[in-house]
Amino acid sequence: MGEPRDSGTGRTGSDDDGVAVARDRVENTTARGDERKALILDTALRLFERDGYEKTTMRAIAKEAGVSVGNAYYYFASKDHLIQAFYDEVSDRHVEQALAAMRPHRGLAPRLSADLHAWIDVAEPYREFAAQFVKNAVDPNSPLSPFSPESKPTRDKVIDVHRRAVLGSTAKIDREIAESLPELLWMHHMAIVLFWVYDRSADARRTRELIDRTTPIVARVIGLSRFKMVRPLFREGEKLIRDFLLPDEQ
Amino acid sequence: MGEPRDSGTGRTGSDDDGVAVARDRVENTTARGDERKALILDTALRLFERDGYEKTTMRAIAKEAGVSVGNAYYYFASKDHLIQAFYDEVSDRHVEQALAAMRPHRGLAPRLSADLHAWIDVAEPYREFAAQFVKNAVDPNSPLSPFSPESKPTRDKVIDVHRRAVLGSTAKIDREIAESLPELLWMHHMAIVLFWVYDRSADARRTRELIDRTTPIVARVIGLSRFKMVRPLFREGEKLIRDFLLPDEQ
DNA sequence: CCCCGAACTTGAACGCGTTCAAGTCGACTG
DNA sequence: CAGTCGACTTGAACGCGTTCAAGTTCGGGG
Repeated sequence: MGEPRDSGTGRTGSDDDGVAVARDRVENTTARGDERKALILDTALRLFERDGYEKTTMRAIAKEAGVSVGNAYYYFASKDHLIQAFYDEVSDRHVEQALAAMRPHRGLAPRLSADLHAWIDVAEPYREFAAQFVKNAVDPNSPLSPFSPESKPTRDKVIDVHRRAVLGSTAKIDREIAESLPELLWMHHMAIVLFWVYDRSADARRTRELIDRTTPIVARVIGLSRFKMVRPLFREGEKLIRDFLLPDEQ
Repeated sequence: MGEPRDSGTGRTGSDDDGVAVARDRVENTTARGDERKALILDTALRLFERDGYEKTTMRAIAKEAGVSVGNAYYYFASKDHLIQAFYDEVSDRHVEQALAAMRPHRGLAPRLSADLHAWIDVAEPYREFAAQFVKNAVDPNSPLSPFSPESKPTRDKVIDVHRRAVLGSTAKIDREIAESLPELLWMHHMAIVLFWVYDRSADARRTRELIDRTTPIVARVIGLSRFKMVRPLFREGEKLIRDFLLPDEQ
């Protein structure tokens, strides 16, 4: 998963135009380097939160962190890569909080609801600048897209939470759809995130409402899969998802 | 909601129905001005097609068109606005071609299929740089988003084509969902466009396959709406859409 | 014929993300 | 201790999107 992209010599030979770029700049680190990197990231997130993404310049981040611009670029390949780091952090916190929030519930809808509300809880302080993340999310040329190989580790962690939401519930899931269901739920999750980014209401009230109203529907649709009448429809949908959305899982 | 962002001078006596659009820079135009604007846009699209969006600089566009950089900005408020102009043009051609392509068919699925294939036909030459459009499409802060008020006229034209796809078919549509169906189909359309942007296959073969396989499913789901068993589900979904996706339609 | 003002045109300058040649530093080697 | 090596650090410079003060052009009113 991790690209070494390591070279015994220095980093001079940069004419290999990298499509597959490592997430961050450095692989080799020292204790001091880790500190520095964390310092820059923390400073960046703080400024993003305060001033928004666009208005926060790399020069401002560097200055505030007490380092040079070039130094920030030593640790993060680009300004966008700071977003990736943000996404990683939010995802980790989401995993933890979602698992805790789901625990008391057994029904599928409440568990999904708790799962998604946990995301909002964690990400809400950064809503405004999360728009930038979504923008990247959708650019197929960016290695920062959540669909990209580079994002797979983090994405898989989140999908796994959705898997646990299903497995821990009392819902009887049709075997055929069970396997790709977590990925489907991740799509639902992404749709919610998209709505949330547009949401202007205080405390993301409308997004929370949307979660409360879509999760029962999702649960009910999943439940429907057991009925004969709609079986062919689900089978076709299932195949479609497998063919088009998950083409690389071998 | 409404930003003035106006150049301030008088405007041509156009019948305004209330939507103050600042899509492009100029309102007052002369014949020569229109020519110039078209020249710049054509040059830009040509270079975008040849070199891609990012690699085409405003300086290059200006130079190639034989104008100054500042002049390009007199006609287009930003580089992104050139994309908006592109979207308008593609949409117009899509409307025309889609209506012609649907005409021979009566079934809902074939009509939808023809409708969407027409989009691909028209947009295919620009697939690579269309990624940029999608990127904007998803940024809520940009007036270029297809969800934005500024894009409404163009969006409505496309939605109307989807409406005709339904009305011209033999399908019996449940009354309750009939009204917001065109908007829903537009969402489906946008999803297809998203896939298309990621599609690396020659001639967008996989996207066309996706269209061929999703349109029957869509048609079938719509047909299901008449069955009692799933009525409450549809009713709930319908309300959801009305509350969350179309909040401004009074 | 001159003049006014609105439409148009210009290119230098600004701010920003990003790059890179030229360092500094500290641990380890001989 | 001098020397070496690689991790780290720097800030000037580059290219790009964008702005703007200062023009130029041109139709029409006096």
